[in-house]
Amino acid sequence: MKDLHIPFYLRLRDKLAGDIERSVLQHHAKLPSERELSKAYDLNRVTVRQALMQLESEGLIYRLIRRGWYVSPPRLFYDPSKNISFMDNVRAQGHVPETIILSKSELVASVWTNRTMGIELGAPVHLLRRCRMIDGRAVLVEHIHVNAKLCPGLLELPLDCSLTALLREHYGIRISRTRVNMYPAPLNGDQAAELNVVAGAPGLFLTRTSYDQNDQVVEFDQEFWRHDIIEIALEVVNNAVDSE
Amino acid sequence: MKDLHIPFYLRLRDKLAGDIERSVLQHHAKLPSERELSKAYDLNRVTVRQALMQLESEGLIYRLIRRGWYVSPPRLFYDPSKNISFMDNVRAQGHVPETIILSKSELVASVWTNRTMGIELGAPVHLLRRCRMIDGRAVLVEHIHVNAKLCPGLLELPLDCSLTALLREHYGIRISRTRVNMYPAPLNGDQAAELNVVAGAPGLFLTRTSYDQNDQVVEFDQEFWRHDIIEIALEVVNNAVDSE
DNA sequence: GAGTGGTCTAGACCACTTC
DNA sequence: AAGTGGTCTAGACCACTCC
Repeated sequence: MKDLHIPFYLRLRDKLAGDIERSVLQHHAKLPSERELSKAYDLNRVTVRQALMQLESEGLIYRLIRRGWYVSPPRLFYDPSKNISFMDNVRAQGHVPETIILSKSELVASVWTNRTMGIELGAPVHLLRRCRMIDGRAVLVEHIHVNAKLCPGLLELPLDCSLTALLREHYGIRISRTRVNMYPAPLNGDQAAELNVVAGAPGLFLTRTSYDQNDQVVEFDQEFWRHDIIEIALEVVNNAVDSE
Repeated sequence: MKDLHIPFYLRLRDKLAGDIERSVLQHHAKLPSERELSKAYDLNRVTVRQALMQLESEGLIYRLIRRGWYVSPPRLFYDPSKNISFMDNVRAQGHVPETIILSKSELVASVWTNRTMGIELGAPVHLLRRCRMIDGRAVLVEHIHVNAKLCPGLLELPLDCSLTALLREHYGIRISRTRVNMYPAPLNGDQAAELNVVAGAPGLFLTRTSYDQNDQVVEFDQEFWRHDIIEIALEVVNNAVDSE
């Protein structure tokens, strides 16, 4: 005989999820404080937090650290099989994108850089860290490594737009193919701080490895997304034989 | 002045993550019980659980409900832009796949089915629920809706392999294109039970909408994956103009 | 029956935000 | 200064697994 009791934290979750779905709570609206919910539903604060964290992991609400819990807006669609820039994609879906430069620096290729980018040990590497916003809200942090030998002085150019465009226009570099990898993973302390979420909050980790005409890695990009921001959407056209 | 104190649950996380990385703990090895960890590190059990749940969300460990915590094996690569069947993909990566039929039934198109599949209200729909395993471990549950008018009697065929192959060989239906959508989301009670995880555990929700030659929806598939099982990996080849 | 994880309570202190 | 969320303790009971 299985346990059929529904725990309190899930009942509270259902109640709040219902309020959100029925738009009793609007996008970006603030929820009552944890202590208020605790009193209103006669539950311990720990239990209330369990319900809130459940809703957070479902992408229905988000939090601003030490400020409160808020209702999430709809997700941004992202098609990894297309080469649409973040800026264009956000605009196309009716929102306002923004890019902030967090830091830019010159590195020397480490063992790790050598392995992931094939750059010889000690060769120069540009590191650019940016934060991307949608409607004024930080949604992702990216660390961009660029093979500096191919594009000296890159960091002196305006970096708040498409890097691919800069590489093409100033250095004649064309990205011939890009490898995209991603999986759900929590945001660590640094990224979390930039995104104004608590360390360990759920996220989506995405890497992008871009090769030029000579099949050399030009750029290696690590993106740390808030998990509740995007929905991956792509279309596969079938040719000839297929299975499953 | 920001808070620079590292909370106890993150310190324990780091300790255990280190043990896993250095292979002090092997794949599928069982961790000490929560109470043992609690005693060994002089922390409250709630705090120990916070550390364990953090590691779980990172995909480093997984749990068997009420049995304990175990070290996760490496992820399975999955390329949504290709049409490789689950079975073939798992085998290609050196593991043993398996498919279990959970249920099969005949439905009548609801408003929701009408909206997602374009099937007229009241028309017949096949519903197939399957569970997929890797090396004997349940990794995903899928709900497959098929337009029954296009393939009467489908459910009488052997359903533990590729559906696409069945549709092609028995009904002459060819999938011309497939729309794939996905985002991180927790596993609800039912799916969680099939996957032997706790309700609300992190997961990846993936849908697949398949169209035939006449651009009709043949199949609508909802897949609920354990989050720690897969890594999405795809390659984008650039043609002509691109940006970012 | 002993041990495990799942849930829950009733407190507490702290860093930070808001006013 | 008051209120918020972030962390933590020391218990408790339960359903379930393992033996």
